[in-house]
Amino acid sequence: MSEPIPPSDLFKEQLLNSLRRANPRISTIRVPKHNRVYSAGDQDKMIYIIESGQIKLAALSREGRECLLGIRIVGDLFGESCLSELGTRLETATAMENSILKRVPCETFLKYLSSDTLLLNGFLQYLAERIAEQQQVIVDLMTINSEYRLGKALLQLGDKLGKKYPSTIRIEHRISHEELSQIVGTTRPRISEFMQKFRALGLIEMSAEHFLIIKKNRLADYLARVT
Amino acid sequence: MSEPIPPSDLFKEQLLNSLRRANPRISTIRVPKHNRVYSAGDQDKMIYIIESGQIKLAALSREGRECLLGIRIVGDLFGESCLSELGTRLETATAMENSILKRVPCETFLKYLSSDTLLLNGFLQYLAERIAEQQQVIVDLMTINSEYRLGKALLQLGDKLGKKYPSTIRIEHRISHEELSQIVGTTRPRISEFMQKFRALGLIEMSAEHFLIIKKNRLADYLARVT
DNA sequence: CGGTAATTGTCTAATATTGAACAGAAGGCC
DNA sequence: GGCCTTCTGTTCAATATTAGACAATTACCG
Repeated sequence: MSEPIPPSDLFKEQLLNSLRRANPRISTIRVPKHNRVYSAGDQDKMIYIIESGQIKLAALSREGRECLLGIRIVGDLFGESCLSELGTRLETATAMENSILKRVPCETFLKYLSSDTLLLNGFLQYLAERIAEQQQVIVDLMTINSEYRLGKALLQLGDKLGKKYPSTIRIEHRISHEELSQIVGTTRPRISEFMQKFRALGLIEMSAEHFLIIKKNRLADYLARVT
Repeated sequence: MSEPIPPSDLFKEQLLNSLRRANPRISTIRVPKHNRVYSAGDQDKMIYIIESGQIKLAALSREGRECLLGIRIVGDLFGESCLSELGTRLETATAMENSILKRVPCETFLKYLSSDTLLLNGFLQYLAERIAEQQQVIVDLMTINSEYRLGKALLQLGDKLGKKYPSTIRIEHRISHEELSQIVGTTRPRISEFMQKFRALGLIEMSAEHFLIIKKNRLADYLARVT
């Protein structure tokens, strides 16, 4: 059912190498936890690559409701929206941890790409994967209920952020119900209830430090069973 | 509020020219109305450019519910998902009218791109716009109600498919409530009700031939007023 | 350490939404 | 013209969801 999108890990390595090699004076910036890299509405024609840390991308709706659009981790790239003519950021990028980023002007980035076919192909693949990913999110929002979406979101978060053990995944990072509600697209109280339920069913656990432990297979099985 | 994504019209022209010039033997296919170009699950590593006609892209959810992801018209490109490693189509492409398409193998397309910087930049812009567009759809699905989404969808459909008159847009193409429900992500009866309401408020009209006439400004104003 | 802020677990009533049904209207086809 | 199919308008009860509220708990900061 839910097709895992293969990560373009190769591209990430290539890109980081290429940046280091090609131009040692590319600027590196440090963004402390909870600080913003850019905000919706900013004029910012930069592309960012994560050296360390985690960045969350979120958009605000008209009524001020926040939507979490994605999380980027080491090796990931973000800010690619500046490739479009629209010079304005549509989303806000916030550091979830102290992060170190490479920052490349869009123009420069384009030069790299046209000078290196391998890099170019990797980047195109990266964009195509983003599109496929978003497409799946749209289908999910249109067709499945919040409980299922929450389950799926937990599995994906685990994949992205978690430490993998044989049959469990441990996310060593506290994720509030509020944040989950912004990922899933529902209200906080509902997330509380669902999480409660998942815990009762033995699909997830909370560690002593309040880290989330996901029982991968059991949760996946549960999701396959429910409508 | 709702930011119109600027179309990369330049790129479309460039692309068509480039294809004609570079390789006159690129295959051209005809797809009759209601026929499919490809289906979800297909192995199809082609990129398509529309010479004439209209193509709708739709995905099926697990329970078989259909979601309309987008409509492509003359000059548009689709099938770019084959750039990702995943060789499988996630969506189905269906001709809404008799259509004529250029079909380029993904590999060949990549060669064009690396040989022509202008084309490359245009294509990257095109992808970035797709991502921004989808991002906006996600935000809308997460935060606003179906009535508003319907209104917005009508305005966008008008922009994409309609004939523009000073204060109205006329879509010379019959769009069923069923299709609208698959765009908006709700049920058919609700679309009926909302359309009824919009008509009563003088925001839209139906022509004698059952074509949709959108009173652009009034509809936009209405949307700006409601929550 | 103490106090403030953030987080969670719970409840509620009000609303939005679904899914299924059915009759009438219109369209397309032979 | 007549039949069959698709589309529309309209119900309705069942369900899902929201938007508050509140207390209890836990983090965080100085």
